[in-house]
Amino acid sequence: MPELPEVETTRRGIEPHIIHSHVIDVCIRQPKLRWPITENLQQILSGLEIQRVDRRAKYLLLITGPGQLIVHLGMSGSLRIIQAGQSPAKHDHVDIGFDNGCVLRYTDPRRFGSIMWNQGAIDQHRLFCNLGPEPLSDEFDGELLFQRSRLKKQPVKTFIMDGHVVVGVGNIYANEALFLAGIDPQRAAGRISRQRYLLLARIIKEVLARAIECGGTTLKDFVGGDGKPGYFQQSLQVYGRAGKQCRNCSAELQEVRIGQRSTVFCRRCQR
DNA sequence: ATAATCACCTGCTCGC
DNA sequence: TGCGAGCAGGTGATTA
Repeated sequence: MPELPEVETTRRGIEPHIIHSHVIDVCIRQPKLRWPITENLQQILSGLEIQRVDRRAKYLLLITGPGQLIVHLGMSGSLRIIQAGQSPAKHDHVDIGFDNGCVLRYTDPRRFGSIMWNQGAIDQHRLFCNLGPEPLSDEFDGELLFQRSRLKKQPVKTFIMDGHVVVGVGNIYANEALFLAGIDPQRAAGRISRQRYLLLARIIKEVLARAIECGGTTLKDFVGGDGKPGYFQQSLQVYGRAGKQCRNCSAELQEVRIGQRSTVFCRRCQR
């Protein structure tokens, strides 16, 4: 469910409800996520004020004085604000209660997500210290893609989805950006010109920014932290459209697997 | 170092 | 209607 736009939508949805609130309760019904949740999370969080909610890559960061709660939604996770007292459903694994009556509820059927506590600077964390730049920041541009791709033989799609190069480009938006840039996703990353990478970087920024404006892409039953659905789905050009007509040239869209991930593209428009 | 594959888990869709 | 196979938004760990 969550790619970067969905995570950012979630961040914007939950922050207003919990900012400057204090944690009064933590309820862990299922600690077995991708990594086991710290068992003493209750003791750690109790009484702490949420100063703000940040995002780095697809991680949400609940910032407190002593440290941050790092939340990743994996493939199927979501965070919702509910009112205290609502009974939990099957995959509602964690509740964090606040002194204003709000409860932050973590739901994740597949449990690929994670909830971790970190003290100190976030960029020292082992999962964060080698991450590439944010795609919407000035640090990320076509020149970076061009430089970092030299000599690389891996498909360009794999390359732009590598979080060590740039974060936040997941399967949906990698497919979409490569279509819009007219680049064959199977092409070796090191054999693409600077000119084309400049275009690709601009398009990645544009696609992600537009998807965020739309509140993300509604897939399955994704809803943001405030319960509103995302409307980017209707803008998708290739993702989920294998076998259908290219919106640009009417050719039949092809599907291949790249790095175990479904890849849809137009043979005529993407070279 | 780089690149490809595996692993984690549940739910849903598809073909027979 | 039932059942196994395959696939799904991510990404760290493991294997060549």
